[in-house]
Amino acid sequence: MFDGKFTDASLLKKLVEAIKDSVKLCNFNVNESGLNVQAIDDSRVLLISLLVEPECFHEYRCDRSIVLGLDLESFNKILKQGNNDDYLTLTAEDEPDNLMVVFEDKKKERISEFSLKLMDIDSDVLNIDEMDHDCVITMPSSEFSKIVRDMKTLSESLNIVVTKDSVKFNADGQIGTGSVILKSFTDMENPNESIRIALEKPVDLSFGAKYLNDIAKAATLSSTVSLKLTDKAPALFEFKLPSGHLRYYLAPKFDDEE
Amino acid sequence: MFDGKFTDASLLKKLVEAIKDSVKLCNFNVNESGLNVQAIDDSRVLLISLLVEPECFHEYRCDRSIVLGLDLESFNKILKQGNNDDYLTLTAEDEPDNLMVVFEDKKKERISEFSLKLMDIDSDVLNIDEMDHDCVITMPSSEFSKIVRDMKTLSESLNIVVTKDSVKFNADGQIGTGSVILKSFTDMENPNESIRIALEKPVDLSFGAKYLNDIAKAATLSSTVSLKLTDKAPALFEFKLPSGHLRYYLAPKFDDEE
DNA sequence: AGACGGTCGG
DNA sequence: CCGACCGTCT
Repeated sequence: MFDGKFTDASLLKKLVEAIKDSVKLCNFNVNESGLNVQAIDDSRVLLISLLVEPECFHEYRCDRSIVLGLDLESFNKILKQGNNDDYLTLTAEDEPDNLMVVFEDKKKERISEFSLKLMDIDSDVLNIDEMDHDCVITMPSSEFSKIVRDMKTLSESLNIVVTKDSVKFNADGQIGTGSVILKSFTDMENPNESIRIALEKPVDLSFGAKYLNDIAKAATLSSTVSLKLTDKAPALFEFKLPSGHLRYYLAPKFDDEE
Repeated sequence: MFDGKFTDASLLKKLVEAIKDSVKLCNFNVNESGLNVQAIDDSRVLLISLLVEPECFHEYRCDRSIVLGLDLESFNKILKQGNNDDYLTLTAEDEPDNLMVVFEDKKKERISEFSLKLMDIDSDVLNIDEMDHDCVITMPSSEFSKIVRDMKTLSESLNIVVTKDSVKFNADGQIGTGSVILKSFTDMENPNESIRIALEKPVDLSFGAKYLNDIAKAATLSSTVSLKLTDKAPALFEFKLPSGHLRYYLAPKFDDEE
């Protein structure tokens, strides 16, 4: 039996909002280490790895591992019905047919209760190797989001070039070209506004703007995002949760498809 | 060679935002007297005349007259990428293929650089006669904007009747009729809130609400707008810039099409 | 149903 | 000046 209660619904609402455009169906795995999702986006390019540790919950209980096969669009319909600051409780039996979703207003004047039918979903078993990266950039997620959104209007492909003290985003399209250079800097007053670059080796990689755009939808989950880049290897875009993370893995484009 | 730098990007952002819905393609002419645009809207009804004098720029240099043929939608995509308070620099060669657009954050930690392809655009050579008007109304542009926006929901045509000490906006449509009367008055504390009427001769004119709506998009550029009206002649709607102006000329509807 | 633009609030 | 929310359009 699984029973998890969030102090407020906003975290889960944002999580599902962030990934529902990439993945229609996926398994939420709950066990003693928390809520875990491993999924590949519908175009089989973007890999999503979510971990919501028990500390994110106000109360968390999960005796044994349970798989919740969810249609995220349906799940989102239900989640949208709760207010951000409602209590949110998820419950499922050991062999569940349904996921129970309960919102409670903090004044306790309203209780909304839903039962969502679960599905059997083939789960790709994903092995994600932890690896070292040539460089790690940490920047405000809102800034990442704006760059991706803006540059997407110029080109389908976004090139990222990192040097010791700067990261440059380039787009080259029909109507013209554009680049944004961010210099590494530390904002003492608002540390989350800082641009941090930890570089082992300079990188020059290009990514599909569509996928970066899907990734940028997670920007509301954390004030910063880390871009972990390695030459000729999938990049990792990481949003830290209060306890846990939402990670996206995206392979760069090769030279001949840029 | 043309090189113009704005202390902040907001002026040009607002200008292009204001006219892009009326004109898709137009020539920006730069020369020693500033940036000049003469254009007719795509439905060939509304005439737009923009003058941004060198004083609007922080730095301005233009040796000889250069024509920049712009797709305003593309230009706007680029301008949207800069923040309002960024420095904005425009640069072009003497026989330019591209317009360079550079935004710099005032903290200098971010530089965004764009190259926009230019186009050859047939320019209507427009001769606009300076003329006297039967009356000149000056009013807050936000108030003008609200009246136009609201009245457009009632009718496709907006009638303006000016007397010595009042201006009346009338709409007559399917669901009913409406009118807004503004009395001439002077607000000592906030002069821009005043309604001023300088009247040679009373006027009673009607205009297409659609075009007034396009004109009203310029309201963000200036806290006041002047309506210069003459019987049976094109009206002039003028927004003053820090140094220069954005003017719209619009012919009134004739009696039989009101 | 999703995306874009505009408006309102912090 | 920036971000979030609501409404409209595709």
